[in-house]
Amino acid sequence: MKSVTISDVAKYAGVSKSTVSQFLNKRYEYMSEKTKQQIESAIKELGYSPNIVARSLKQKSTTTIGVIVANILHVFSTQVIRAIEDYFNENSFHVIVCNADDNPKKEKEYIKMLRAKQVDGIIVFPTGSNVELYKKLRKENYPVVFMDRLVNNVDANTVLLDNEQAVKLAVDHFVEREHEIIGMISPPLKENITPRIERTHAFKERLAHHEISINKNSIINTNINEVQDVLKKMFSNDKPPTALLALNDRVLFEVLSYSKKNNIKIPNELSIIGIDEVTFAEFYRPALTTVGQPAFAMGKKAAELLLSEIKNESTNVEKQIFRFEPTLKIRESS
Amino acid sequence: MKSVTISDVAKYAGVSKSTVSQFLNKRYEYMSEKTKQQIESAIKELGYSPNIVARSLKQKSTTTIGVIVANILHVFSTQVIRAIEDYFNENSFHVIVCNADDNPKKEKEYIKMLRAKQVDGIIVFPTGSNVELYKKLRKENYPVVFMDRLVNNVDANTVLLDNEQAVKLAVDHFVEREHEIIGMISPPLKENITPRIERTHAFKERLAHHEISINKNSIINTNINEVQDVLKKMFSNDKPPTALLALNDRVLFEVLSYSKKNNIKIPNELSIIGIDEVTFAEFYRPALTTVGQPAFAMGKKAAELLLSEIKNESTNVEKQIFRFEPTLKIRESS
DNA sequence: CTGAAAGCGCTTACAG
DNA sequence: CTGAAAGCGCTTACAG
Repeated sequence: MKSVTISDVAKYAGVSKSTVSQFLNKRYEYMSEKTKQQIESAIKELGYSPNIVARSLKQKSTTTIGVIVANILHVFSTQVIRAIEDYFNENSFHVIVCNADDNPKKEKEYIKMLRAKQVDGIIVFPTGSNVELYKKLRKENYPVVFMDRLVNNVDANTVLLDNEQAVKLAVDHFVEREHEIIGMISPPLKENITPRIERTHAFKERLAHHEISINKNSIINTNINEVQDVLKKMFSNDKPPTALLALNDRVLFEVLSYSKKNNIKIPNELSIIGIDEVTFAEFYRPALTTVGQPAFAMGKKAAELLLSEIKNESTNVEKQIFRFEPTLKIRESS
Repeated sequence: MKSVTISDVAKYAGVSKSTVSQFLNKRYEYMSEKTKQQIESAIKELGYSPNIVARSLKQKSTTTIGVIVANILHVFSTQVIRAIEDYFNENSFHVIVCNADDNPKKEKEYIKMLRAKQVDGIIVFPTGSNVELYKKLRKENYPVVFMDRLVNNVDANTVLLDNEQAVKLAVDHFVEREHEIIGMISPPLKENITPRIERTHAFKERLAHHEISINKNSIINTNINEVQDVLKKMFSNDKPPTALLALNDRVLFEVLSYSKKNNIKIPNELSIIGIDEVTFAEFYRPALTTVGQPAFAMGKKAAELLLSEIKNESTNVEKQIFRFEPTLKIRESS
């Protein structure tokens, strides 16, 4: 299957390649109506469609961007990607999606390959371990927007949740309901992932603010697959928490599993709030109180920032951190 | 920021572009050790990395594929994409993700643009309304794999669920539990989407097989946002169903919502099975009986098929339909 | 109003 | 063992 090129069209229409190219790029100013017609019908006859790779080579723009998430299976990432794809589709860009699995080596590989493919910019949930690479990109003025996670000393636009506020909303709500022992479960901190760090920190601070003593056995950072064991220990203690904050949806799943298995009554025996909205919050029994992130708005913002960097509208604008406000949805579990 | 090209490397290393290119493509056969060293260090010194767009233009391969789903927000699609991305990443391809929203116009636009970008192949959840376009692609021997949905008269590899079996599993289970009025809720059939059609058809057939009379008020194909109303009507009837099959996860959500709002006891008053595994099945109260699709295996299969078409290993192999087996996970809701 | 020519950054067949 | 040249399919500055 030989594909038809601009030369074929030119020959068929009896004009030069230049003129066809002018036509394709809608530069009709000096084009006679007749030429226009000829080219138009030649294109139709031959079923021609331009080779964008060739155009990209010349124009140094591929109208393609890359998005590197930790894992597309996380609902938050999926929503962010959807918002990004919508925005870029409206602007005639395509998006390449990559899963880095919080693996710095994989992330580095993806960034390199995306650049080699001359992608116009990248939105990344950074692992945080490739600081030198990020710095290099920024020094070259390559469009990069960080999502969900901060990277110190790298001057790039970053979109994330107001994590402190998210925790405040949850804790204050628990306090209002007169809980006195409030626990928290989070994935490990060691991987240096912003939301976990900021939320854990904010949690402790907020308890202090309310002058609630911190029960060491009730503030946990651990691997997802150990959450069940940790909960078991927690609830065999003297003073188990009466309220529990799940720092993200994955943790919430574990808490709900545990509660079900052990027949813990929610909210009578244990109040629960989860950060991250989940699909089943409304119709879970009981309906779940959550702190939701505006995932679509965040994705859209990241897309806008990236496109404006790509269009060079913001070369000298200082890079910023954009914090989005969470919302507490009070339902039945708290 | 001027980027460094193969010419720069050649000059720096004191050799020709050809030789550098040989080096890049690891054709070392006739290369002196010295030349190799020189090029290697030149590349390192200059921080060179090849422009893949230029390579693609020459080689007629972009090592990029496109995946067009209905909506990345559907869990099944996300899982399929993840499997595809994993497989292609191992083979050094990237994947562009597009949401067609079951909109044939959007789908057509995406297919055209992906081809214009010289993507090596496409995996698509077809809307079914662009038959002529699909045919054209196939006639040009362009690599295309269909996912989840059949398109008549288009000779392409297709990966989907054994929908008949999925329904059989559910209905037989209901019958075993001695249900006599069994209902089913599905999204509309008008859009010609394979799973809905096959499942609805299989449902009726399976009831007939068990000599269970078909209660017209209990077999529903309707828009998602009308499911609540339909259920209300259904349960205000003389003989409401005692068992309900939700044809996909979206419908299941509505059924669970309705049950919760109306305090319907599951499974005592109503048994429920949903097709599609859902994240919360295990720890819902009651845990949900589901018929799961092997989404990752299906995604992987589609990826394998596409890559083999791309590599031209299967030019003359007849295109096939690959059916995957669902699994019934009996939990508490049925 | 339109065309010839150069160039984007690679690869490859061929010559030596 | 290595290089000069042509070519992939476009765009664009310039000439006429």
